[in-house]
Amino acid sequence: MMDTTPRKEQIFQTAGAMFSRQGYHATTMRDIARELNMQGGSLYAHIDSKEDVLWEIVERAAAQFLESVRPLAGLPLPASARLRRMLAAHVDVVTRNLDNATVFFHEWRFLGPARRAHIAAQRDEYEALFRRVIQDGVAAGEFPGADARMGALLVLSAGNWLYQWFRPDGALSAAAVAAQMADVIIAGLRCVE
Amino acid sequence: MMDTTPRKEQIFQTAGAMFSRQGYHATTMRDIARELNMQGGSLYAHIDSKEDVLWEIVERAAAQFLESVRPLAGLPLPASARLRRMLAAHVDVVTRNLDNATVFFHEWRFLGPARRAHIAAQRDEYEALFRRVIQDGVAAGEFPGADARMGALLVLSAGNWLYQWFRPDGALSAAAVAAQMADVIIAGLRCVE
DNA sequence: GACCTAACCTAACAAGCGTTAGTTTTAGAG
DNA sequence: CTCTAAAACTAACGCTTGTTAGGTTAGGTC
Repeated sequence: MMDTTPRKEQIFQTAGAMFSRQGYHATTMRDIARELNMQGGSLYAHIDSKEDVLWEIVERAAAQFLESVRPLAGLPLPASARLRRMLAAHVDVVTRNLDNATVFFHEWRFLGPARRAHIAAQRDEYEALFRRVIQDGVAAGEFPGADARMGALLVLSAGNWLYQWFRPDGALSAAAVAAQMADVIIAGLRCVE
Repeated sequence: MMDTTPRKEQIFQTAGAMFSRQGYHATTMRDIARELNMQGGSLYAHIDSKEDVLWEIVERAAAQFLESVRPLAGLPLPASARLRRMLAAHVDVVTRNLDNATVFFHEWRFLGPARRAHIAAQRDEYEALFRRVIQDGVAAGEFPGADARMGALLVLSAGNWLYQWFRPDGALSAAAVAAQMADVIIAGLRCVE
């Protein structure tokens, strides 16, 4: 049973799993290598530095969030329907990439200044997508008494904290989680005054 | 201007600030010492190990959460009022101890197995407090269509993610944040079907 | 068989880690 | 001035860190 995945990808995958469980700084290059049955130094035939590995993981995760949610933000639907689909997409990205999502949320601050700034900018853009949809709902009378800033914060808090408790083998599927979350939050945005 | 705080407390305080900004593993004993104008080895006149410092910070934070919220959970009030006050207390603990709360949420997993288990148990008890109050609200007809598990998860997601974005010098006070959060979430629990 | 390339290993580097032992400094009490 | 005890310093310990240089191996191409 030969694994045909390129070695470089295997490194990213293994590093993602180990960074998520032990954290970036507590994971050694030799730890990663051992998991792949090789020597620590051999990793450097495929990658340039430890931080580059972290960057690859974090940047891919950030891109996945944006690419999944951005197309939904402008759909010709009521704000509540758009918000529901955006949250579902977010939950989907988190639950399907639990390890990398965990690294994204936990370890991005260990990137160098330039890369950290790049991620921060993407995160701000992402937040703005949610804020804008809720603002649309306020303007359209769907969420008459809601505050867009707090609404977006609430949606993203729920969506982001998810990596702390979601287990793929648990009772709730990702879709069920997303639906229940959306039910309560959207009801809240509608009914609050 | 002599600081009369015992050296041991100064160490916990400085370590809390540095652990929260750089993480536990990226912070050196010599880093902490430098901040206090001493040598790395001198710290060991006051503490026994680096992990003990982390433990002190995390355990104190956990105790603060429980001690602040537990007395409110059994108050003779409607569930929605109790939940509002519990969330306010939680937000208060986070915002008044931003550094230590950050360490609590981020770094507790680097404790040894026994201590980690102790914190996990306290966290479970804490979650149950919120779940039970919402369950009370469901039973009393206040939250007729709500799911207690998801409701508690939502409250705690909002309350816990707070440390990621709250800034004491920002536009929103802690009380205002807590009130807005409670407004939306309680409206959601009431109106969801 | 000669050649090439990618993948890997071995061995080491300079630096930094948490921690300790022994010594010196400081400050107050008798 | 002396004694004491706490607090800090110096210097090192054994180990680990990310990373590198140079040599080895395996498989495919002319």
